[in-house]
Amino acid sequence: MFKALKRREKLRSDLFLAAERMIADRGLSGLKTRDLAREIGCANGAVYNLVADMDELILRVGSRTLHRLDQALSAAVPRGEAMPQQTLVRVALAYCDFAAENLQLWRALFEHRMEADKIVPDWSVEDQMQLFRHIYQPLATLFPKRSPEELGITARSLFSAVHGMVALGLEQKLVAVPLPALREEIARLVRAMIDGLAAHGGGA
Amino acid sequence: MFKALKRREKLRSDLFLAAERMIADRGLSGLKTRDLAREIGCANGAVYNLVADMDELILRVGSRTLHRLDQALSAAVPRGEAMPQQTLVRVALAYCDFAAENLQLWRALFEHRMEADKIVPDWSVEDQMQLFRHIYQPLATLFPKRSPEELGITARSLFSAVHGMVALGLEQKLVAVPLPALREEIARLVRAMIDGLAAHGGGA
DNA sequence: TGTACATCAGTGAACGCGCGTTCACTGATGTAC
DNA sequence: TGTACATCAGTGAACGCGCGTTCACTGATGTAC
Repeated sequence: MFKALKRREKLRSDLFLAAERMIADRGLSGLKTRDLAREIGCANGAVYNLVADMDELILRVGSRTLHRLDQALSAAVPRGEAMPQQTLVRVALAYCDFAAENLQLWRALFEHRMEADKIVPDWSVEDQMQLFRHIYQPLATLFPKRSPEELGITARSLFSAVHGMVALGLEQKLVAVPLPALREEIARLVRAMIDGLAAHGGGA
Repeated sequence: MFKALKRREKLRSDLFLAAERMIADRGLSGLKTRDLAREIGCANGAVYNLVADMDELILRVGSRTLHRLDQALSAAVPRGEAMPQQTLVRVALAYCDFAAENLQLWRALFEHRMEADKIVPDWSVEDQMQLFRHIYQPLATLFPKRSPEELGITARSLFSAVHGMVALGLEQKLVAVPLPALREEIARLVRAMIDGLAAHGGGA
Protein backbone atom coordinates (compact mmCIF):
# COMPACT_ATOMS: atom_id res chain seq x y z
CA MET A 1 0.00 0.00 0.00
CA PHE A 2 2.85 2.30 0.80
CA LYS A 3 4.65 1.15 -2.27
CA ALA A 4 1.57 1.63 -4.42
CA LEU A 5 1.13 5.18 -3.23
CA LYS A 6 4.76 5.96 -3.84
CA ARG A 7 4.58 4.52 -7.31
CA ARG A 8 1.50 6.53 -8.10
CA GLU A 9 3.16 9.71 -6.92
CA LYS A 10 6.25 8.96 -8.92
CA LEU A 11 4.27 8.30 -12.06
CA ARG A 12 2.28 11.45 -11.56
CA SER A 13 5.31 13.67 -11.27
CA ASP A 14 6.90 11.84 -14.19
CA LEU A 15 3.82 12.72 -16.17
CA PHE A 16 4.12 16.41 -15.34
CA LEU A 17 7.79 16.45 -16.21
CA ALA A 18 7.22 14.66 -19.47
CA ALA A 19 4.41 17.04 -20.38
CA GLU A 20 6.60 20.01 -19.55
CA ARG A 21 9.44 18.73 -21.68
CA MET A 22 7.08 17.94 -24.51
CA ILE A 23 5.57 21.42 -24.54
CA ALA A 24 9.01 23.00 -24.30
CA ASP A 25 10.19 20.95 -27.27
CA ARG A 26 7.19 20.93 -29.56
CA GLY A 27 4.77 23.53 -28.30
CA LEU A 28 1.37 23.14 -26.72
CA SER A 29 -0.08 21.57 -29.84
CA GLY A 30 2.66 18.95 -29.77
CA LEU A 31 1.38 17.49 -26.51
CA LYS A 32 -0.19 14.07 -27.15
CA THR A 33 -1.53 11.54 -24.63
CA ARG A 34 -0.02 8.57 -26.44
CA ASP A 35 3.43 10.14 -26.48
CA LEU A 36 3.13 10.97 -22.81
CA ALA A 37 2.16 7.41 -21.95
CA ARG A 38 5.07 6.00 -23.91
CA GLU A 39 7.42 8.51 -22.31
CA ILE A 40 6.52 7.60 -18.73
CA GLY A 41 6.18 3.91 -19.57
CA CYS A 42 2.52 3.07 -19.17
CA ALA A 43 -0.53 2.39 -21.31
CA ASN A 44 -2.22 5.46 -22.70
CA GLY A 45 -5.36 4.77 -20.69
CA ALA A 46 -3.38 4.94 -17.46
CA VAL A 47 -2.83 8.66 -17.90
CA TYR A 48 -6.42 9.14 -16.82
CA ASN A 49 -5.69 7.57 -13.47
CA LEU A 50 -3.19 10.32 -12.79
CA VAL A 51 -5.07 13.28 -14.13
CA ALA A 52 -8.71 14.04 -15.00
CA ASP A 53 -8.01 15.22 -18.53
CA MET A 54 -5.59 17.17 -20.67
CA ASP A 55 -6.82 20.51 -19.40
CA GLU A 56 -5.79 19.64 -15.89
CA LEU A 57 -2.40 18.46 -17.07
CA ILE A 58 -1.81 21.66 -19.00
CA LEU A 59 -2.84 23.79 -16.04
CA ARG A 60 -0.43 21.86 -13.81
CA VAL A 61 2.43 22.51 -16.18
CA GLY A 62 1.31 26.12 -16.39
CA SER A 63 1.40 26.34 -12.64
CA ARG A 64 4.98 25.11 -12.58
CA THR A 65 5.91 27.66 -15.23
CA LEU A 66 4.29 30.47 -13.28
CA HIS A 67 6.19 29.46 -10.16
CA ARG A 68 9.47 29.47 -11.98
CA LEU A 69 8.61 32.83 -13.46
CA ASP A 70 7.83 34.10 -9.98
CA GLN A 71 11.25 33.01 -8.79
CA ALA A 72 12.98 34.53 -11.79
CA LEU A 73 11.29 37.88 -11.16
CA SER A 74 12.20 37.78 -7.48
CA ALA A 75 15.80 36.91 -8.27
CA ALA A 76 16.04 39.84 -10.67
CA VAL A 77 15.69 42.44 -7.94
CA PRO A 78 18.68 42.71 -5.60
CA ARG A 79 17.88 42.58 -1.88
CA GLY A 80 17.36 46.08 -0.55
CA GLU A 81 16.86 47.71 -3.93
CA ALA A 82 15.56 51.08 -2.87
CA MET A 83 14.38 52.56 -6.13
CA PRO A 84 11.04 51.26 -7.29
CA GLN A 85 11.66 52.59 -10.81
CA GLN A 86 14.75 50.40 -11.02
CA THR A 87 12.81 47.48 -9.63
CA LEU A 88 10.14 47.79 -12.30
CA VAL A 89 12.70 47.97 -15.07
CA ARG A 90 14.48 44.91 -13.73
CA VAL A 91 11.24 42.98 -13.40
CA ALA A 92 10.25 43.82 -16.95
CA LEU A 93 13.61 42.72 -18.31
CA ALA A 94 13.49 39.55 -16.26
CA TYR A 95 10.09 38.86 -17.75
CA CYS A 96 11.52 39.31 -21.21
CA ASP A 97 14.45 37.02 -20.46
CA PHE A 98 12.26 34.36 -18.93
CA ALA A 99 10.00 34.38 -21.98
CA ALA A 100 12.98 34.11 -24.30
CA GLU A 101 14.47 31.21 -22.35
CA ASN A 102 11.19 29.37 -21.89
CA LEU A 103 9.58 30.36 -25.13
CA GLN A 104 7.17 27.50 -25.68
CA LEU A 105 6.22 27.07 -22.04
CA TRP A 106 5.60 30.76 -21.75
CA ARG A 107 3.50 30.79 -24.91
CA ALA A 108 1.49 27.86 -23.62
CA LEU A 109 0.36 30.03 -20.71
CA PHE A 110 -1.48 32.31 -23.12
CA GLU A 111 -2.44 29.89 -25.86
CA HIS A 112 -4.33 27.48 -23.69
CA ARG A 113 -8.08 28.03 -23.59
CA MET A 114 -10.53 25.92 -21.66
CA GLU A 115 -13.94 25.14 -23.05
CA ALA A 116 -16.23 27.97 -22.09
CA ASP A 117 -18.29 26.01 -19.56
CA LYS A 118 -15.39 24.51 -17.63
CA ILE A 119 -14.15 26.61 -14.76
CA VAL A 120 -10.51 27.31 -14.07
CA PRO A 121 -9.65 25.88 -10.64
CA ASP A 122 -8.81 28.24 -7.79
CA TRP A 123 -5.20 27.20 -7.40
CA SER A 124 -4.57 28.16 -11.00
CA VAL A 125 -6.11 31.62 -10.67
CA GLU A 126 -4.16 32.08 -7.45
CA ASP A 127 -0.89 31.36 -9.28
CA GLN A 128 -1.59 34.20 -11.67
CA MET A 129 -2.61 36.67 -8.98
CA GLN A 130 0.57 36.05 -7.05
CA LEU A 131 2.69 37.35 -9.87
CA PHE A 132 0.98 40.68 -9.95
CA ARG A 133 2.67 41.74 -6.74
CA HIS A 134 5.97 42.13 -8.58
CA ILE A 135 4.45 45.08 -10.40
CA TYR A 136 1.93 46.22 -7.86
CA GLN A 137 4.24 46.65 -4.90
CA PRO A 138 6.85 48.87 -6.53
CA LEU A 139 4.05 50.96 -7.98
CA ALA A 140 2.48 51.28 -4.56
CA THR A 141 5.72 52.55 -3.03
CA LEU A 142 6.24 54.85 -5.96
CA PHE A 143 2.74 56.36 -5.78
CA PRO A 144 1.62 56.00 -2.17
CA LYS A 145 -1.31 58.38 -2.64
CA ARG A 146 -3.08 56.31 -5.29
CA SER A 147 -5.96 54.00 -4.54
CA PRO A 148 -5.62 50.23 -4.94
CA GLU A 149 -7.99 50.41 -7.93
CA GLU A 150 -5.88 53.00 -9.70
CA LEU A 151 -2.75 51.04 -8.95
CA GLY A 152 -4.39 47.86 -10.20
CA ILE A 153 -5.22 49.46 -13.52
CA THR A 154 -1.76 50.95 -13.85
CA ALA A 155 -0.14 47.64 -13.04
CA ARG A 156 -2.26 45.98 -15.66
CA SER A 157 -1.40 48.59 -18.27
CA LEU A 158 2.27 48.30 -17.56
CA PHE A 159 2.15 44.56 -17.80
CA SER A 160 0.10 44.58 -20.99
CA ALA A 161 2.46 46.95 -22.74
CA VAL A 162 5.57 45.04 -21.74
CA HIS A 163 3.94 41.73 -22.55
CA GLY A 164 2.98 43.03 -25.97
CA MET A 165 6.53 44.03 -26.72
CA VAL A 166 7.90 40.71 -25.58
CA ALA A 167 5.28 38.72 -27.47
CA LEU A 168 5.77 40.47 -30.80
CA GLY A 169 9.47 40.83 -30.25
CA LEU A 170 9.98 37.10 -29.78
CA GLU A 171 7.73 36.26 -32.70
CA GLN A 172 10.50 37.28 -35.09
CA LYS A 173 8.01 37.79 -37.89
CA LEU A 174 8.59 40.55 -40.42
CA VAL A 175 11.11 42.82 -38.73
CA ALA A 176 13.37 40.71 -36.55
CA VAL A 177 14.61 42.66 -33.53
CA PRO A 178 17.64 41.20 -31.80
CA LEU A 179 17.17 40.43 -28.11
CA PRO A 180 19.50 43.14 -26.73
CA ALA A 181 17.67 45.77 -28.77
CA LEU A 182 14.37 44.45 -27.52
CA ARG A 183 15.54 44.64 -23.92
CA GLU A 184 16.66 48.21 -24.43
CA GLU A 185 13.28 49.13 -25.92
CA ILE A 186 11.48 47.54 -23.00
CA ALA A 187 13.57 49.37 -20.44
CA ARG A 188 12.86 52.60 -22.27
CA LEU A 189 9.13 51.86 -22.31
CA VAL A 190 8.95 51.16 -18.60
CA ARG A 191 10.87 54.31 -17.71
CA ALA A 192 8.69 56.39 -20.00
CA MET A 193 5.49 55.02 -18.55
CA ILE A 194 6.61 55.66 -15.01
CA ASP A 195 7.75 59.19 -15.82
CA GLY A 196 4.46 59.81 -17.58
CA LEU A 197 2.56 58.67 -14.54
CA ALA A 198 4.64 60.75 -12.18
CA ALA A 199 4.17 63.86 -14.33
CA HIS A 200 0.49 63.65 -15.12
CA GLY A 201 -1.00 61.80 -12.17
CA GLY A 202 -3.43 58.92 -12.07
CA GLY A 203 -6.71 60.62 -13.02
CA ALA A 204 -7.97 61.59 -16.45
CA MET B 1 -18.88 31.89 -71.14
CA PHE B 2 -19.52 35.38 -69.91
CA LYS B 3 -22.23 34.13 -67.68
CA ALA B 4 -20.06 31.35 -66.32
CA LEU B 5 -17.30 33.80 -65.46
CA LYS B 6 -19.73 36.10 -63.76
CA ARG B 7 -21.19 33.26 -61.80
CA ARG B 8 -17.77 32.12 -60.71
CA GLU B 9 -16.84 35.62 -59.58
CA LYS B 10 -20.09 35.95 -57.71
CA LEU B 11 -19.64 32.66 -55.93
CA ARG B 12 -16.09 33.55 -55.03
CA SER B 13 -17.01 36.82 -53.43
CA ASP B 14 -19.96 35.13 -51.72
CA LEU B 15 -17.46 32.71 -50.28
CA PHE B 16 -15.29 35.47 -48.89
CA LEU B 17 -18.25 37.24 -47.39
CA ALA B 18 -19.59 34.06 -45.84
CA ALA B 19 -16.17 33.26 -44.40
CA GLU B 20 -15.89 36.75 -43.00
CA ARG B 21 -19.29 36.56 -41.36
CA MET B 22 -18.55 33.13 -39.98
CA ILE B 23 -15.28 34.22 -38.39
CA ALA B 24 -16.92 37.35 -37.01
CA ASP B 25 -19.68 35.25 -35.45
CA ARG B 26 -17.88 32.17 -34.25
CA GLY B 27 -14.18 32.90 -34.35
CA LEU B 28 -11.48 31.49 -36.56
CA SER B 29 -11.94 27.99 -35.19
CA GLY B 30 -15.63 28.17 -36.09
CA LEU B 31 -14.85 28.33 -39.79
CA LYS B 32 -15.82 25.04 -41.48
CA THR B 33 -15.79 24.16 -45.18
CA ARG B 34 -19.13 22.35 -45.02
CA ASP B 35 -20.85 25.31 -43.40
CA LEU B 36 -19.36 27.62 -46.00
CA ALA B 37 -20.59 25.44 -48.85
CA ARG B 38 -24.10 25.31 -47.40
CA GLU B 39 -24.05 29.06 -46.83
CA ILE B 40 -23.16 29.94 -50.42
CA GLY B 41 -25.31 27.14 -51.82
CA CYS B 42 -22.92 24.65 -53.36
CA ALA B 43 -21.42 21.26 -52.64
CA ASN B 44 -18.54 21.26 -50.21
CA GLY B 45 -16.14 20.06 -52.88
CA ALA B 46 -16.90 23.13 -54.99
CA VAL B 47 -15.17 25.37 -52.47
CA TYR B 48 -11.89 24.06 -53.85
CA ASN B 49 -12.72 25.42 -57.27
CA LEU B 50 -12.84 28.91 -55.80
CA VAL B 51 -9.87 28.76 -53.50
CA ALA B 52 -6.80 26.55 -53.17
CA ASP B 53 -7.34 25.71 -49.51
CA MET B 54 -8.47 27.12 -46.19
CA ASP B 55 -5.24 29.01 -45.65
CA GLU B 56 -5.82 31.05 -48.76
CA LEU B 57 -9.38 31.78 -47.74
CA ILE B 58 -8.31 32.93 -44.30
CA LEU B 59 -5.61 35.16 -45.76
CA ARG B 60 -8.17 36.70 -48.12
CA VAL B 61 -10.46 37.52 -45.23
CA GLY B 62 -7.46 38.82 -43.34
CA SER B 63 -6.63 41.06 -46.24
CA ARG B 64 -10.11 42.55 -46.19
CA THR B 65 -9.82 43.13 -42.48
CA LEU B 66 -6.47 44.85 -42.87
CA HIS B 67 -7.89 47.13 -45.55
CA ARG B 68 -10.80 48.13 -43.38
CA LEU B 69 -8.40 48.74 -40.53
CA ASP B 70 -6.31 50.89 -42.81
CA GLN B 71 -9.35 52.98 -43.67
CA ALA B 72 -10.37 53.27 -40.04
CA LEU B 73 -6.93 54.54 -39.08
CA SER B 74 -6.91 57.05 -41.93
CA ALA B 75 -10.35 58.28 -40.99
CA ALA B 76 -9.28 58.82 -37.40
CA VAL B 77 -6.86 61.59 -38.27
CA PRO B 78 -8.49 64.86 -39.37
CA ARG B 79 -7.18 66.32 -42.63
CA GLY B 80 -4.40 68.75 -41.88
CA GLU B 81 -3.71 67.55 -38.37
CA ALA B 82 -0.45 69.32 -37.67
CA MET B 83 0.67 67.67 -34.47
CA PRO B 84 2.20 64.23 -34.95
CA GLN B 85 1.80 63.45 -31.25
CA GLN B 86 -1.92 63.93 -31.61
CA THR B 87 -1.94 61.83 -34.74
CA LEU B 88 -0.26 58.95 -32.98
CA VAL B 89 -2.69 59.09 -30.09
CA ARG B 90 -5.62 59.12 -32.48
CA VAL B 91 -4.25 56.23 -34.48
CA ALA B 92 -3.71 54.17 -31.35
CA LEU B 93 -7.25 54.84 -30.14
CA ALA B 94 -8.66 54.05 -33.55
CA TYR B 95 -6.78 50.77 -33.45
CA CYS B 96 -8.32 50.01 -30.09
CA ASP B 97 -11.80 50.87 -31.34
CA PHE B 98 -11.41 48.83 -34.48
CA ALA B 99 -10.31 45.82 -32.48
CA ALA B 100 -13.24 46.20 -30.11
CA GLU B 101 -15.74 46.48 -32.96
CA ASN B 102 -14.22 43.68 -35.05
CA LEU B 103 -13.07 41.53 -32.21
CA GLN B 104 -13.08 38.10 -33.82
CA LEU B 105 -11.82 39.25 -37.20
CA TRP B 106 -9.06 41.18 -35.56
CA ARG B 107 -8.11 38.19 -33.41
CA ALA B 108 -8.06 35.99 -36.49
CA LEU B 109 -5.25 38.14 -37.89
CA PHE B 110 -2.98 37.05 -35.09
CA GLU B 111 -4.29 33.57 -34.38
CA HIS B 112 -3.83 32.20 -37.85
CA ARG B 113 -0.60 30.31 -38.40
CA MET B 114 0.39 28.66 -41.64
CA GLU B 115 2.26 25.39 -41.66
CA ALA B 116 5.94 26.16 -41.36
CA ASP B 117 6.85 25.17 -44.91
CA LYS B 118 4.11 27.11 -46.70
CA ILE B 119 5.05 30.64 -47.60
CA VAL B 120 2.82 33.64 -47.05
CA PRO B 121 2.00 35.20 -50.44
CA ASP B 122 3.39 38.63 -51.25
CA TRP B 123 0.07 40.42 -51.39
CA SER B 124 -0.59 39.38 -47.81
CA VAL B 125 2.75 40.63 -46.53
CA GLU B 126 2.22 43.85 -48.46
CA ASP B 127 -1.11 44.41 -46.70
CA GLN B 128 0.64 44.33 -43.37
CA MET B 129 3.47 46.61 -44.41
CA GLN B 130 1.08 49.24 -45.67
CA LEU B 131 -0.37 49.72 -42.21
CA PHE B 132 2.94 50.57 -40.69
CA ARG B 133 2.97 53.96 -42.36
CA HIS B 134 0.28 55.18 -39.93
CA ILE B 135 2.87 54.96 -37.18
CA TYR B 136 6.02 55.48 -39.15
CA GLN B 137 5.12 58.76 -40.83
CA PRO B 138 4.12 60.74 -37.75
CA LEU B 139 7.23 59.44 -36.02
CA ALA B 140 9.36 60.55 -38.96
CA THR B 141 7.96 64.09 -38.83
CA LEU B 142 8.35 64.11 -35.08
CA PHE B 143 11.97 62.98 -35.14
CA PRO B 144 13.37 64.06 -38.49
CA LYS B 145 16.96 63.39 -37.42
CA ARG B 146 16.50 59.68 -36.78
CA SER B 147 17.45 57.00 -39.25
CA PRO B 148 14.84 54.82 -40.91
CA GLU B 149 16.15 51.86 -38.90
CA GLU B 150 15.73 53.66 -35.60
CA LEU B 151 12.30 54.85 -36.62
CA GLY B 152 11.36 51.33 -37.67
CA ILE B 153 12.28 49.94 -34.29
CA THR B 154 10.48 52.72 -32.49
CA ALA B 155 7.39 52.21 -34.61
CA ARG B 156 7.46 48.56 -33.85
CA SER B 157 7.83 49.16 -30.12
CA LEU B 158 4.99 51.60 -30.09
CA PHE B 159 2.77 49.24 -31.96
CA SER B 160 3.68 46.25 -29.79
CA ALA B 161 2.95 48.10 -26.59
CA VAL B 162 -0.39 49.43 -27.78
CA HIS B 163 -1.31 46.09 -29.27
CA GLY B 164 -0.52 44.39 -25.98
CA MET B 165 -2.79 46.71 -24.08
CA VAL B 166 -5.62 46.23 -26.54
CA ALA B 167 -5.21 42.46 -26.64
CA LEU B 168 -5.21 41.96 -22.90
CA GLY B 169 -7.74 44.70 -22.34
CA LEU B 170 -10.28 43.10 -24.66
CA GLU B 171 -9.66 39.66 -23.24
CA GLN B 172 -11.69 40.61 -20.16
CA LYS B 173 -10.03 37.88 -18.15
CA LEU B 174 -9.38 38.43 -14.46
CA VAL B 175 -9.58 42.19 -14.06
CA ALA B 176 -12.12 43.56 -16.51
CA VAL B 177 -11.26 47.06 -17.62
CA PRO B 178 -14.12 49.04 -19.16
CA LEU B 179 -13.43 50.30 -22.68
CA PRO B 180 -13.28 54.04 -21.84
CA ALA B 181 -10.71 53.33 -19.14
CA LEU B 182 -8.72 51.24 -21.57
CA ARG B 183 -8.75 54.04 -24.13
CA GLU B 184 -7.54 56.49 -21.53
CA GLU B 185 -4.71 54.19 -20.54
CA ILE B 186 -3.67 53.75 -24.14
CA ALA B 187 -3.61 57.48 -24.79
CA ARG B 188 -1.50 57.91 -21.68
CA LEU B 189 0.88 55.21 -22.83
CA VAL B 190 1.39 56.73 -26.27
CA ARG B 191 2.03 60.19 -24.86
CA ALA B 192 4.46 58.81 -22.31
CA MET B 193 6.39 56.88 -24.92
CA ILE B 194 6.66 59.88 -27.20
CA ASP B 195 7.75 62.14 -24.37
CA GLY B 196 10.28 59.56 -23.31
CA LEU B 197 11.67 59.40 -26.81
CA ALA B 198 11.83 63.16 -27.15
CA ALA B 199 13.62 63.49 -23.82
CA HIS B 200 16.17 60.70 -24.06
CA GLY B 201 16.82 60.30 -27.74
CA GLY B 202 16.91 57.19 -29.85
CA GLY B 203 20.30 55.71 -28.95
CA ALA B 204 21.16 53.56 -25.94
C1' DT C 1 1.34 -19.38 7.57
C1' DG C 2 -2.16 -20.30 4.21
C1' DT C 3 -6.37 -19.64 1.61
C1' DA C 4 -10.21 -17.02 -0.38
C1' DC C 5 -11.61 -12.77 -1.63
C1' DA C 6 -11.67 -7.65 -2.76
C1' DT C 7 -9.67 -3.76 -4.66
C1' DC C 8 -7.94 -1.01 -8.03
C1' DA C 9 -3.97 0.38 -10.89
C1' DG C 10 -2.78 -0.86 -15.38
C1' DT C 11 -3.83 -2.48 -20.29
C1' DG C 12 -4.51 -1.43 -25.10
C1' DA C 13 -8.01 -1.99 -28.41
C1' DA C 14 -11.78 0.44 -29.86
C1' DC C 15 -14.98 4.34 -29.86
C1' DG C 16 -16.30 8.64 -31.62
C1' DC C 17 -15.94 12.86 -33.51
C1' DG C 18 -14.29 16.44 -36.29
C1' DC C 19 -12.98 17.96 -40.49
C1' DG C 20 -9.93 19.24 -44.59
C1' DT C 21 -9.39 17.33 -48.90
C1' DT C 22 -9.93 14.22 -52.89
C1' DC C 23 -12.11 11.98 -56.71
C1' DA C 24 -14.95 9.45 -59.95
C1' DC C 25 -18.87 10.92 -61.84
C1' DT C 26 -22.89 14.25 -63.88
C1' DG C 27 -24.72 17.54 -66.47
C1' DA C 28 -24.92 22.04 -68.14
C1' DT C 29 -22.64 25.18 -71.33
C1' DG C 30 -20.13 26.26 -75.25
C1' DT C 31 -17.75 25.01 -79.77
C1' DA C 32 -17.07 22.88 -84.44
C1' DC C 33 -18.88 21.74 -88.58
C1' DT D 1 -30.62 25.43 -87.37
C1' DG D 2 -29.14 20.96 -85.85
C1' DT D 3 -26.00 17.33 -84.29
C1' DA D 4 -21.78 15.47 -82.14
C1' DC D 5 -18.33 16.42 -79.17
C1' DA D 6 -15.33 18.74 -75.55
C1' DT D 7 -14.85 21.19 -71.46
C1' DC D 8 -15.14 22.00 -66.87
C1' DA D 9 -17.91 23.69 -62.92
C1' DG D 10 -20.45 21.24 -59.67
C1' DT D 11 -21.62 16.98 -56.80
C1' DG D 12 -21.43 14.54 -52.46
C1' DA D 13 -19.74 10.30 -50.84
C1' DA D 14 -15.67 8.64 -49.15
C1' DC D 15 -10.83 8.98 -47.69
C1' DG D 16 -7.60 9.70 -44.21
C1' DC D 17 -5.74 11.34 -40.30
C1' DG D 18 -5.45 12.88 -35.73
C1' DC D 19 -6.43 12.23 -31.24
C1' DG D 20 -8.90 12.57 -26.57
C1' DT D 21 -11.35 9.43 -24.03
C1' DT D 22 -13.65 5.09 -22.61
C1' DC D 23 -14.12 0.39 -21.18
C1' DA D 24 -14.15 -4.55 -20.50
C1' DC D 25 -10.66 -7.10 -18.90
C1' DT D 26 -6.02 -8.68 -16.22
C1' DG D 27 -3.22 -9.24 -12.67
C1' DA D 28 -0.72 -7.61 -8.87
C1' DT D 29 -1.29 -6.11 -4.11
C1' DG D 30 -3.45 -6.06 0.18
C1' DT D 31 -7.03 -7.71 3.65
C1' DA D 32 -9.87 -11.01 6.43
C1' DC D 33 -10.12 -14.98 8.86
